Amino acid sequence: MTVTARVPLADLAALLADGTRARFCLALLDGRAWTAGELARHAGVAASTASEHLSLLVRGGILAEERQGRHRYVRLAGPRVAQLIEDLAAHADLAAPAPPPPTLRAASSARAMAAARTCYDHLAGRLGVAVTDALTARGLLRQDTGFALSDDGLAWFAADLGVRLAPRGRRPMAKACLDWTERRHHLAGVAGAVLCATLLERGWVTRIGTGRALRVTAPGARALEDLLGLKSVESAGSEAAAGSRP
Amino acid sequence: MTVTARVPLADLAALLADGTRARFCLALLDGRAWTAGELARHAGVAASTASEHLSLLVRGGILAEERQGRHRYVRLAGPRVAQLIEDLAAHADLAAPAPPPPTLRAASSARAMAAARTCYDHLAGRLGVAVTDALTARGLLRQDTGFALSDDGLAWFAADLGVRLAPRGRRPMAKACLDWTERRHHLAGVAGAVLCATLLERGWVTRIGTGRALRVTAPGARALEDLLGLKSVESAGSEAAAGSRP
DNA sequence: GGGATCGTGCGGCGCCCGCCGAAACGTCCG
DNA sequence: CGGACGTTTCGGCGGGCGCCGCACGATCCC
Repeated sequence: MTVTARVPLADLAALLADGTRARFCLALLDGRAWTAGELARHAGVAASTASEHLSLLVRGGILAEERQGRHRYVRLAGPRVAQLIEDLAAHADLAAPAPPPPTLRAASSARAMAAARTCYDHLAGRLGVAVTDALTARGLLRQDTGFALSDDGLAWFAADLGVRLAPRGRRPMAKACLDWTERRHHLAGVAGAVLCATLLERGWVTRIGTGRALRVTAPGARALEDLLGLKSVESAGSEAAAGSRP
Repeated sequence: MTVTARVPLADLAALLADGTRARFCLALLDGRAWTAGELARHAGVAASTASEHLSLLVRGGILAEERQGRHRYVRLAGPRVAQLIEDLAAHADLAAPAPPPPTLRAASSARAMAAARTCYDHLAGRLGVAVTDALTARGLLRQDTGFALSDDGLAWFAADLGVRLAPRGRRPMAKACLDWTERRHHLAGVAGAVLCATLLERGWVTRIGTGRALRVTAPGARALEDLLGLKSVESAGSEAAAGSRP
């Protein structure tokens, strides 16, 4: 006997403690839905293996699934789990510094990711940190006593950017997210998501290939300079490879 | 072959994916240092087993150790890992609602914990949330656009509470921490730690037995009403059992 | 010095779980 | 309708790892 009562924390951690499942979650941090087969190939395991892993992750509340015909699409269950996995991954990467990129394609892709990428549903990389710094320097975002938009910040979203910033459920309006390439905070939360979505909608940034990496367009560079005084937002160029999506 | 390259995220999660190690970490969330033997008894495993687990956790950067004579004291490595484990535990407990307390002692201890406790180094439970709400209601803490102290809040710490609130390394001044009994946010970060330490120093709250549970003293209740307008801060009474520390 | 107490290294046992292949089911499309 | 494709279920295999007991070293206290 002695069934050693379950520990919820351990059960949750066990879901992420397998290399294959962890790879799935990291891939899904791009915020989009992948099919079971894509994830299987991405992680290098048989389809049957991937299927079992996905069932576990869905059952554990980490992933949400959506079936369409013969496809099974999965995505992260929500911003909360995305944040949790980001935090965990950031902490893990601090302890174990990233190994040198094995291939040239990977190195080029890594450069593009470091320049600008999405982090679930907001901006990250040098671009994400630069935008966050600019907001802070202009008094729109307060970082010295915590992490929150100022009244000027609210006004900036409404007037300058021209978008409504409405509360969405229990999700905080602004939240600090640790950037694992810059090792600094960038803007997450509702404001971060709205900002990222707006830039994508207006064509100010576009996705490179099918991955998480982003490129700032020429109109985007002008807009960012007008709105935030951001100079020389380096465009990652079109050199970068597509990304890890098969 | 096919060593399936290591995934740092999975390695980190694996450390927490064992019931015994998870129990260790949860116990250490009281912010203090435990000896190896205490933890072994607490988790119900042999001393040799505990010793191996502790070595893994220290090696993985989760715990810090300090040897004193024949004792090996361990504590959480810092506020960052404490926050990480709190987040993880909160998310896990949301999915798996807590089972009914098995014994009367446990039930009474749970009541005391729900009323007021420490969460690593800051206040939690109904008391922690009430203090956070009071700060917010008085315009000292801004929660609508993120989570940060206002200028009035800074002044309140200095003038009303009478403590210096100096930046400490990279740790944020204020941070939201999800309270797992109230399912609301309470104040963490440097401000939360300073506030909790101050209340303990002045005898406004005291620890119940050797556990995490806190009790508001009579002078403490008066002070909290004066400083924050907090009325009827229920004292958990002295009925509560000591806690889980052996 | 001697007897408790605390922590650690080593075998050895047993179980859990991640992996695959094969077969079956459902869907899509020609 | 039939073949191609994506996914799921089921055995079965193998390795990893969490557990203990025991022996040993270190420390404290009488």
